[in-house]
Amino acid sequence: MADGGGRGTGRPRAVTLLDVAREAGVATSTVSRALSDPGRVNARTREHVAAVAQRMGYRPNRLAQALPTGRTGSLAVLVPDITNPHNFGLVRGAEAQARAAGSTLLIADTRESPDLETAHLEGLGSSVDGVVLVSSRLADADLRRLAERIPVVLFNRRVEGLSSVATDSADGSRQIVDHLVSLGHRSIAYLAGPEAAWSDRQRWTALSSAAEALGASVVRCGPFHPTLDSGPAAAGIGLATGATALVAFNDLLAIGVLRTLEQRGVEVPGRVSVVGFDDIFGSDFCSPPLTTVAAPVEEAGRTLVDLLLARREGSTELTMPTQLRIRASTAAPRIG
Amino acid sequence: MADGGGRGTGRPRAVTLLDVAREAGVATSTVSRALSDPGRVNARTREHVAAVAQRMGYRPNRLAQALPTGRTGSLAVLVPDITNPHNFGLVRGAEAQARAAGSTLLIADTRESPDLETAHLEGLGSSVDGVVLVSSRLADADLRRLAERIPVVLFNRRVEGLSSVATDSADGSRQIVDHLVSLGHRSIAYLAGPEAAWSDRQRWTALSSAAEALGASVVRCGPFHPTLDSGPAAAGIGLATGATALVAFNDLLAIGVLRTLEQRGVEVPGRVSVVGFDDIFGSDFCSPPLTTVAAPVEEAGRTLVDLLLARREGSTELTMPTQLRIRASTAAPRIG
DNA sequence: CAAAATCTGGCAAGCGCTTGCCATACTCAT
DNA sequence: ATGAGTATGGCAAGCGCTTGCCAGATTTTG
Repeated sequence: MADGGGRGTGRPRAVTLLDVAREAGVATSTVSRALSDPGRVNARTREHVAAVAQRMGYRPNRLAQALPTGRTGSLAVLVPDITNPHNFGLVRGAEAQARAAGSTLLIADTRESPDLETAHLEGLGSSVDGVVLVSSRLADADLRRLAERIPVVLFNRRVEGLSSVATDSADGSRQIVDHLVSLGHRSIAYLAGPEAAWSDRQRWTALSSAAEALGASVVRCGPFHPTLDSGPAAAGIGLATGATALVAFNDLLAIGVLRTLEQRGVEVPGRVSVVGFDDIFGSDFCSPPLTTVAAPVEEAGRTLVDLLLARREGSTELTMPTQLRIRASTAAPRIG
Repeated sequence: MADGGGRGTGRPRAVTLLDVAREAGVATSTVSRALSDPGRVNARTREHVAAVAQRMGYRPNRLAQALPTGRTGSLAVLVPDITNPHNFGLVRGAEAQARAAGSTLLIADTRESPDLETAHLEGLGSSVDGVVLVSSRLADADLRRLAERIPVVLFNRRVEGLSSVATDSADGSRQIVDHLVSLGHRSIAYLAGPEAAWSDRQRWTALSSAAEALGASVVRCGPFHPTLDSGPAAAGIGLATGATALVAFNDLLAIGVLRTLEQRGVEVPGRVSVVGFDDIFGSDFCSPPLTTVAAPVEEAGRTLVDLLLARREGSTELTMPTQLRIRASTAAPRIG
């Protein structure tokens, strides 16, 4: 009926504002206003237009809407690894907050690749109102330049002049070292993550200074790709250092190490203790359950979106507290 | 320099095609062609334009580009639960294929809510070239209507007339029952997932007919929300049936059950065997490792995108084979 | 060498929607 | 009754880009 005389095949042309306007006997501007600026139009007209639009199945073209206004109503979050459960809470929090603000949240996976990150940014750049970059692998300068074109907030990354929220992994590192040293460990190995990861540097720096302060030693191994698959390599190298405790860049790596150790019959925490970062899905039910540093990521997600939407001048740097969750993968080192 | 005389504050106006055209001394159409239809323009002109565009930092506005062409260069995948590791492989596969085809993949989380699913679809509808719906919770009619507006493919859902790929969970169910019965189990409890889930019905139906064929009984418990948190409830009810084997709707639920059982001191697989579906991250390192049904989800992801991009007439229904991964959570039932 | 074919670049009409501005038509005070 | 003020609808100019069509220039062909 109101189907526009389609050629029979293919998708029928969508109902446009103009179609509705004609059908309702008013100008497109009136339809536009009736639908989005109620006060601007007479109640009777508005209802009539609404009814016609409804009947015809009109749905605004978001693209066309965004073009003149510059507002797209969607935000994007770029995560380096969508298979890393660490990002779950963050995405959930961000999603909730975005929805509360009437925006949709888009997620894209950059696979730890700066190029892919750039590509995604290029693709999304003009079609979102802002981006949250999780552990961005881009250079500071690139990020600053990006921020000139589009609102950006960073998670677990700090760049002068840009808003960001980061988990206090320095404090987390300190807690790890405290815990380990109080158990009697003196020799720790850090299984490093990607060099491009800001949080890797944070963790390593904090770890070594905390260790130094307490008279323990920590050596750095790696870098390793922070996934389960790097377990064997990381476990091997970590063990070879003779350390009694292994601190992995993140839980994915830690769990990979745990599994390797189990396969090789190396007792955890008997022979060696293992610690991770992130407290991801699985870290509480792997065997043994993993001691790890937790952070309120869901809250971080919400905060990130708030920051993005706030659009106030200047930048804000927030820090989320971390907390060591002590589980069965750490214990006193075997004497001697 | 070429910064457009910004008012000093706020984001500088983006460089447009017109800016480049003026600077290069040609018409916008020429710039447009130089950048996207090389053959259509003289080599010298093209290079000049490209250089100017490059120098001015021109980047096409994807929105404006999409408006006249109708092609946005992005695809979306809607997953019911982004925290379910099951979706990882799928997303990865889809992402790879999309990228290969020059599109970006957007991901959105519908949180098992049909309303949220609709909302996302509404928001995305006009700004993507197609959507893959994972385990859609929408009614058949809604899906058909949606498919009239925009290309849609379904994963683990079948709707007459729409393209879809589904894992062969019927066969998976059969494999489970075979395995369980051959171990000696005669009484099985199925811990059901969401009623709106097509795959729940598939699994349940196949499970009960396979059981019947082999002279075993299977009772249905639930439905349960398919997450770790439903573990206690599902474990309690499942156990109460007196069954010697629990088959959960998915691994998330199964792992939740496993953990509850462990806490309550119920031996697995001694007292009761547990089986899941999906073979998610964690199912191989929980304790005990979970027997579960695996499927080539990454391939499914790729296939889904292919289907979406193919845009051929008619619909295609594909089925992915499943395979039971037998691990330590299943064993012969304790005799009598 | 003229006619036909091919190149190249520009013009301008949109894509679907928003919004500043204007013109009526009312509604009230005065 | 009159002028000011307000409510309501329409006009039209874009937003930034693509593309069909046209025309002048250049090359090819018989």
